[in-house]
Amino acid sequence: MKKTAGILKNGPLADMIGFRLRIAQSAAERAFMAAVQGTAPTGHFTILTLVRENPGSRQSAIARAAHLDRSSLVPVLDQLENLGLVERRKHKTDRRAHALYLTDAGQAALKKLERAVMKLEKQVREALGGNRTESLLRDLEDFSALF
Amino acid sequence: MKKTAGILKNGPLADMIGFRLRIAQSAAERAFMAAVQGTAPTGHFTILTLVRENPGSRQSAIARAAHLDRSSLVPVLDQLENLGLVERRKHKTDRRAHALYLTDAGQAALKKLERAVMKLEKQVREALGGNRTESLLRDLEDFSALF
DNA sequence: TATTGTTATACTCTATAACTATA
DNA sequence: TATAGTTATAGAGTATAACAATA
Repeated sequence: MKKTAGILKNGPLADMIGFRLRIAQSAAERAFMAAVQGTAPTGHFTILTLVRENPGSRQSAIARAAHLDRSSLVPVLDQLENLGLVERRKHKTDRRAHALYLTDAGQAALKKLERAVMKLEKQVREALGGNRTESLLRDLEDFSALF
Repeated sequence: MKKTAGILKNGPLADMIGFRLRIAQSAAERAFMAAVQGTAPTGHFTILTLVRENPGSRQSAIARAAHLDRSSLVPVLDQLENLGLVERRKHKTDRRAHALYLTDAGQAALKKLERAVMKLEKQVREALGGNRTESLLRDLEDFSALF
Protein backbone atom coordinates (compact mmCIF):
# COMPACT_ATOMS: atom_id res chain seq x y z
CA MET A 1 0.00 0.00 0.00
CA LYS A 2 1.35 3.36 -1.03
CA LYS A 3 2.19 5.85 1.62
CA THR A 4 0.17 9.03 1.30
CA ALA A 5 2.35 11.06 3.62
CA GLY A 6 0.73 14.33 4.57
CA ILE A 7 -2.34 14.02 2.41
CA LEU A 8 -5.33 15.13 4.41
CA LYS A 9 -8.82 13.73 4.42
CA ASN A 10 -11.45 15.69 2.55
CA GLY A 11 -14.18 14.03 4.54
CA PRO A 12 -17.67 14.96 3.33
CA LEU A 13 -16.13 17.72 1.21
CA ALA A 14 -15.18 15.16 -1.41
CA ASP A 15 -18.86 14.63 -2.23
CA MET A 16 -19.91 18.23 -2.22
CA ILE A 17 -20.60 19.89 -5.50
CA GLY A 18 -19.72 23.36 -4.31
CA PHE A 19 -16.25 22.32 -3.21
CA ARG A 20 -15.58 20.31 -6.35
CA LEU A 21 -16.81 23.17 -8.49
CA ARG A 22 -14.50 25.64 -6.82
CA ILE A 23 -11.46 23.44 -7.33
CA ALA A 24 -12.40 22.67 -10.92
CA GLN A 25 -13.05 26.26 -11.76
CA SER A 26 -9.78 27.51 -10.41
CA ALA A 27 -8.00 24.73 -12.31
CA ALA A 28 -9.81 25.76 -15.48
CA GLU A 29 -8.85 29.37 -14.92
CA ARG A 30 -5.17 28.50 -14.54
CA ALA A 31 -5.32 26.23 -17.58
CA PHE A 32 -6.87 29.01 -19.65
CA MET A 33 -4.23 31.51 -18.59
CA ALA A 34 -1.47 29.07 -19.47
CA ALA A 35 -3.08 28.20 -22.82
CA VAL A 36 -3.34 31.83 -23.91
CA GLN A 37 -0.04 32.70 -22.26
CA GLY A 38 -1.62 35.41 -20.15
CA THR A 39 -2.74 37.46 -23.15
CA ALA A 40 -6.29 37.80 -21.81
CA PRO A 41 -8.34 36.87 -18.77
CA THR A 42 -11.30 34.54 -19.17
CA GLY A 43 -13.67 37.46 -18.76
CA HIS A 44 -12.36 39.13 -21.89
CA PHE A 45 -12.74 35.93 -23.86
CA THR A 46 -16.33 35.58 -22.71
CA ILE A 47 -17.33 39.12 -23.61
CA LEU A 48 -15.52 39.09 -26.94
CA THR A 49 -17.34 35.90 -27.88
CA LEU A 50 -20.74 37.20 -26.83
CA VAL A 51 -20.26 40.42 -28.77
CA ARG A 52 -19.15 38.58 -31.88
CA GLU A 53 -22.11 36.22 -31.71
CA ASN A 54 -24.54 39.05 -31.07
CA PRO A 55 -23.22 42.14 -32.82
CA GLY A 56 -25.10 45.35 -32.10
CA SER A 57 -26.29 44.14 -28.70
CA ARG A 58 -26.70 46.62 -25.89
CA GLN A 59 -24.53 46.37 -22.79
CA SER A 60 -27.31 45.21 -20.52
CA ALA A 61 -28.04 42.25 -22.79
CA ILE A 62 -24.39 41.21 -22.91
CA ALA A 63 -24.13 41.57 -19.13
CA ARG A 64 -27.13 39.32 -18.64
CA ALA A 65 -25.73 36.69 -20.99
CA ALA A 66 -22.44 36.72 -19.08
CA HIS A 67 -24.24 36.54 -15.73
CA LEU A 68 -22.77 39.86 -14.66
CA ASP A 69 -24.31 42.97 -13.23
CA ARG A 70 -24.42 45.68 -15.90
CA SER A 71 -22.13 47.84 -13.78
CA SER A 72 -19.53 45.06 -13.67
CA LEU A 73 -19.42 45.00 -17.45
CA VAL A 74 -18.42 48.66 -17.72
CA PRO A 75 -14.75 48.30 -16.70
CA VAL A 76 -14.40 45.20 -18.87
CA LEU A 77 -15.69 47.05 -21.91
CA ASP A 78 -13.47 50.02 -21.05
CA GLN A 79 -10.47 47.69 -21.15
CA LEU A 80 -11.54 46.01 -24.38
CA GLU A 81 -12.19 49.39 -25.95
CA ASN A 82 -8.79 50.69 -24.81
CA LEU A 83 -7.23 47.62 -26.38
CA GLY A 84 -9.04 48.49 -29.60
CA LEU A 85 -10.97 45.22 -29.65
CA VAL A 86 -14.53 46.43 -29.07
CA GLU A 87 -16.49 49.46 -30.19
CA ARG A 88 -19.37 51.19 -28.42
CA ARG A 89 -21.43 52.67 -31.23
CA LYS A 90 -24.63 54.67 -31.01
CA HIS A 91 -27.73 52.54 -30.87
CA LYS A 92 -29.95 53.20 -33.89
CA THR A 93 -33.24 53.75 -32.08
CA ASP A 94 -32.49 54.11 -28.36
CA ARG A 95 -30.33 57.06 -27.47
CA ARG A 96 -29.63 55.73 -23.98
CA ALA A 97 -28.04 52.56 -25.27
CA HIS A 98 -24.78 51.54 -26.87
CA ALA A 99 -24.53 48.99 -29.64
CA LEU A 100 -21.49 46.76 -29.25
CA TYR A 101 -19.30 45.49 -32.06
CA LEU A 102 -15.93 43.82 -32.45
CA THR A 103 -13.32 45.77 -34.38
CA ASP A 104 -11.20 43.96 -36.95
CA ALA A 105 -8.51 43.70 -34.32
CA GLY A 106 -11.11 42.26 -31.96
CA GLN A 107 -12.08 39.61 -34.49
CA ALA A 108 -8.44 38.71 -34.96
CA ALA A 109 -7.66 38.65 -31.25
CA LEU A 110 -10.67 36.47 -30.55
CA LYS A 111 -9.69 34.03 -33.30
CA LYS A 112 -6.27 33.69 -31.76
CA LEU A 113 -7.68 33.14 -28.29
CA GLU A 114 -10.14 30.62 -29.69
CA ARG A 115 -7.39 28.56 -31.26
CA ALA A 116 -5.69 28.25 -27.88
CA VAL A 117 -8.91 27.48 -26.07
CA MET A 118 -10.00 24.90 -28.63
CA LYS A 119 -6.70 23.13 -28.18
CA LEU A 120 -7.30 23.05 -24.46
CA GLU A 121 -10.84 21.74 -24.86
CA LYS A 122 -9.54 19.06 -27.17
CA GLN A 123 -7.04 17.93 -24.56
CA VAL A 124 -9.84 17.62 -22.03
CA ARG A 125 -11.97 15.65 -24.46
CA GLU A 126 -9.10 13.29 -25.12
CA ALA A 127 -8.39 12.76 -21.45
CA LEU A 128 -11.97 12.52 -20.26
CA GLY A 129 -13.52 11.04 -23.36
CA GLY A 130 -16.10 12.68 -25.60
CA ASN A 131 -19.09 11.19 -23.83
CA ARG A 132 -18.05 12.23 -20.36
CA THR A 133 -17.17 15.71 -21.61
CA GLU A 134 -20.60 16.07 -23.15
CA SER A 135 -22.37 14.83 -20.05
CA LEU A 136 -20.24 17.11 -17.89
CA LEU A 137 -21.34 20.07 -19.98
CA ARG A 138 -24.99 19.03 -19.77
CA ASP A 139 -24.78 18.39 -16.04
CA LEU A 140 -23.19 21.77 -15.38
CA GLU A 141 -25.87 23.46 -17.47
CA ASP A 142 -28.69 21.68 -15.67
CA PHE A 143 -27.10 22.30 -12.30
CA SER A 144 -26.86 26.04 -12.99
CA ALA A 145 -30.47 26.09 -14.12
CA LEU A 146 -31.61 24.89 -10.69
CA PHE A 147 -31.02 28.30 -9.16
CA MET B 1 -41.99 28.17 -32.06
CA LYS B 2 -41.52 30.12 -28.90
CA LYS B 3 -40.26 33.66 -29.06
CA THR B 4 -36.99 34.07 -27.16
CA ALA B 5 -37.07 37.84 -27.14
CA GLY B 6 -33.79 39.31 -26.04
CA ILE B 7 -32.02 36.04 -25.30
CA LEU B 8 -28.57 36.18 -26.81
CA LYS B 9 -26.64 33.41 -28.48
CA ASN B 10 -23.87 31.81 -26.48
CA GLY B 11 -22.23 30.52 -29.62
CA PRO B 12 -19.25 28.27 -28.92
CA LEU B 13 -19.36 29.37 -25.29
CA ALA B 14 -22.16 26.93 -24.63
CA ASP B 15 -19.78 24.01 -25.19
CA MET B 16 -16.86 25.37 -23.23
CA ILE B 17 -16.12 23.87 -19.90
CA GLY B 18 -14.52 26.98 -18.47
CA PHE B 19 -17.59 29.10 -19.16
CA ARG B 20 -20.00 26.48 -17.84
CA LEU B 21 -17.87 26.03 -14.73
CA ARG B 22 -17.85 29.73 -13.99
CA ILE B 23 -21.63 30.00 -14.23
CA ALA B 24 -22.16 26.84 -12.19
CA GLN B 25 -19.75 27.90 -9.51
CA SER B 26 -21.27 31.30 -9.03
CA ALA B 27 -24.71 29.68 -8.89
CA ALA B 28 -23.44 27.25 -6.25
CA GLU B 29 -21.97 30.11 -4.26
CA ARG B 30 -25.24 32.00 -4.26
CA ALA B 31 -27.16 28.85 -3.35
CA PHE B 32 -24.82 28.19 -0.45
CA MET B 33 -25.17 31.71 0.87
CA ALA B 34 -28.95 31.46 0.68
CA ALA B 35 -28.97 28.03 2.33
CA VAL B 36 -26.91 29.19 5.31
CA GLN B 37 -28.61 32.58 5.35
CA GLY B 38 -25.34 34.41 5.03
CA THR B 39 -23.95 33.04 8.29
CA ALA B 40 -20.67 31.98 6.68
CA PRO B 41 -18.91 32.13 3.34
CA THR B 42 -18.03 28.92 1.54
CA GLY B 43 -14.39 29.36 2.48
CA HIS B 44 -15.19 29.12 6.18
CA PHE B 45 -17.18 25.96 5.63
CA THR B 46 -14.31 24.40 3.73
CA ILE B 47 -11.70 25.19 6.35
CA LEU B 48 -13.90 24.18 9.28
CA THR B 49 -14.53 20.84 7.64
CA LEU B 50 -10.87 20.21 6.84
CA VAL B 51 -9.84 21.06 10.39
CA ARG B 52 -12.48 18.81 11.89
CA GLU B 53 -11.48 15.91 9.64
CA ASN B 54 -7.79 16.45 10.32
CA PRO B 55 -7.43 17.79 13.84
CA GLY B 56 -3.96 18.89 14.81
CA SER B 57 -2.94 19.62 11.23
CA ARG B 58 -0.57 22.44 10.54
CA GLN B 59 -1.69 25.44 8.51
CA SER B 60 0.33 24.59 5.44
CA ALA B 61 -1.32 21.19 5.20
CA ILE B 62 -4.80 22.65 5.48
CA ALA B 63 -3.93 25.30 2.90
CA ARG B 64 -2.77 22.65 0.47
CA ALA B 65 -5.92 20.60 0.97
CA ALA B 66 -8.02 23.68 0.30
CA HIS B 67 -5.96 24.58 -2.79
CA LEU B 68 -4.94 27.87 -1.24
CA ASP B 69 -1.61 29.57 -0.77
CA ARG B 70 -0.58 29.36 2.88
CA SER B 71 -0.65 33.15 3.12
CA SER B 72 -4.27 33.19 1.92
CA LEU B 73 -5.26 30.92 4.77
CA VAL B 74 -3.99 33.30 7.44
CA PRO B 75 -6.83 35.86 7.29
CA VAL B 76 -9.40 33.07 7.11
CA LEU B 77 -8.02 31.46 10.27
CA ASP B 78 -7.85 34.88 11.91
CA GLN B 79 -11.56 35.30 11.28
CA LEU B 80 -12.43 31.80 12.46
CA GLU B 81 -10.34 32.30 15.58
CA ASN B 82 -11.98 35.66 16.28
CA LEU B 83 -15.33 33.95 15.95
CA GLY B 84 -14.12 31.42 18.48
CA LEU B 85 -14.54 28.50 16.11
CA VAL B 86 -10.93 27.45 15.58
CA GLU B 87 -7.88 27.27 17.82
CA ARG B 88 -4.24 27.63 16.89
CA ARG B 89 -2.41 25.52 19.46
CA LYS B 90 1.30 24.91 19.79
CA HIS B 91 2.55 22.05 17.70
CA LYS B 92 3.97 19.29 19.88
CA THR B 93 7.28 18.79 18.10
CA ASP B 94 7.76 21.68 15.69
CA ARG B 95 7.94 25.06 17.31
CA ARG B 96 7.45 26.87 14.02
CA ALA B 97 4.08 25.28 13.39
CA HIS B 98 0.57 25.63 14.70
CA ALA B 99 -1.74 22.70 15.30
CA LEU B 100 -5.32 23.49 14.34
CA TYR B 101 -8.41 22.34 16.20
CA LEU B 102 -12.10 23.16 16.24
CA THR B 103 -13.47 24.55 19.47
CA ASP B 104 -16.77 23.22 20.80
CA ALA B 105 -18.41 26.27 19.27
CA GLY B 106 -16.66 25.40 16.02
CA GLN B 107 -18.02 21.87 16.09
CA ALA B 108 -21.51 23.21 16.73
CA ALA B 109 -21.28 25.89 14.05
CA LEU B 110 -20.04 23.39 11.52
CA LYS B 111 -22.85 20.97 12.32
CA LYS B 112 -25.36 23.71 11.72
CA LEU B 113 -23.76 24.71 8.44
CA GLU B 114 -23.63 21.08 7.42
CA ARG B 115 -27.34 20.59 7.96
CA ALA B 116 -28.07 23.47 5.61
CA VAL B 117 -25.58 22.28 3.03
CA MET B 118 -26.78 18.69 3.14
CA LYS B 119 -30.30 19.92 2.49
CA LEU B 120 -29.03 21.79 -0.52
CA GLU B 121 -27.10 18.78 -1.81
CA LYS B 122 -30.22 16.68 -1.39
CA GLN B 123 -32.22 19.12 -3.49
CA VAL B 124 -29.63 18.86 -6.22
CA ARG B 125 -29.68 15.07 -6.07
CA GLU B 126 -33.44 15.06 -6.36
CA ALA B 127 -33.45 17.44 -9.30
CA LEU B 128 -30.52 15.95 -11.17
CA GLY B 129 -30.87 12.34 -10.08
CA GLY B 130 -28.42 10.38 -7.98
CA ASN B 131 -26.57 8.91 -10.92
CA ARG B 132 -25.97 12.19 -12.67
CA THR B 133 -24.91 13.80 -9.41
CA GLU B 134 -22.38 11.07 -8.80
CA SER B 135 -21.02 11.25 -12.30
CA LEU B 136 -20.85 15.03 -12.08
CA LEU B 137 -18.73 14.73 -8.93
CA ARG B 138 -16.46 12.18 -10.56
CA ASP B 139 -16.14 14.22 -13.73
CA LEU B 140 -15.25 17.37 -11.82
CA GLU B 141 -12.66 15.45 -9.83
CA ASP B 142 -11.09 13.95 -12.92
CA PHE B 143 -11.21 17.27 -14.73
CA SER B 144 -9.36 18.99 -11.89
CA ALA B 145 -6.78 16.24 -11.81
CA LEU B 146 -5.81 17.03 -15.41
CA PHE B 147 -3.94 20.16 -14.36
C1' DT C 1 -42.18 55.30 -13.99
C1' DA C 2 -38.70 52.21 -15.85
C1' DT C 3 -34.44 51.44 -18.26
C1' DT C 4 -29.48 52.44 -19.93
C1' DG C 5 -25.08 53.24 -18.94
C1' DT C 6 -22.02 55.27 -15.69
C1' DT C 7 -19.82 56.55 -11.36
C1' DA C 8 -18.27 56.10 -6.74
C1' DT C 9 -17.40 52.97 -3.61
C1' DA C 10 -16.42 48.89 -1.15
C1' DC C 11 -15.83 44.12 -0.35
C1' DT C 12 -14.13 39.34 -1.03
C1' DC C 13 -10.76 36.39 -2.44
C1' DT C 14 -6.36 35.45 -3.68
C1' DA C 15 -1.38 35.76 -4.72
C1' DT C 16 3.64 37.41 -4.39
C1' DA C 17 7.56 38.85 -1.94
C1' DA C 18 9.94 39.62 2.01
C1' DC C 19 10.54 38.77 6.90
C1' DT C 20 11.28 35.78 11.55
C1' DA C 21 11.85 31.91 13.88
C1' DT C 22 12.71 27.79 13.73
C1' DA C 23 14.24 23.02 11.64
C1' DT D 1 19.34 25.67 3.34
C1' DA D 2 14.54 24.81 3.71
C1' DT D 3 10.13 25.21 5.97
C1' DA D 4 6.14 27.46 8.93
C1' DG D 5 3.63 31.18 9.69
C1' DT D 6 3.06 36.11 9.13
C1' DT D 7 2.98 40.72 7.16
C1' DA D 8 2.52 44.19 3.74
C1' DT D 9 0.80 44.91 -0.37
C1' DA D 10 -1.57 44.62 -4.59
C1' DG D 11 -4.66 42.98 -8.04
C1' DA D 12 -8.78 40.87 -10.06
C1' DG D 13 -13.49 40.48 -10.01
C1' DT D 14 -17.74 41.62 -8.51
C1' DA D 15 -21.76 44.02 -6.36
C1' DT D 16 -24.75 47.98 -4.50
C1' DA D 17 -26.56 52.52 -4.58
C1' DA D 18 -27.26 56.71 -6.66
C1' DC D 19 -27.32 59.67 -10.80
C1' DA D 20 -28.32 61.80 -15.57
C1' DA D 21 -30.30 60.98 -19.86
C1' DT D 22 -33.79 58.97 -22.22
C1' DA D 23 -37.75 55.86 -23.03
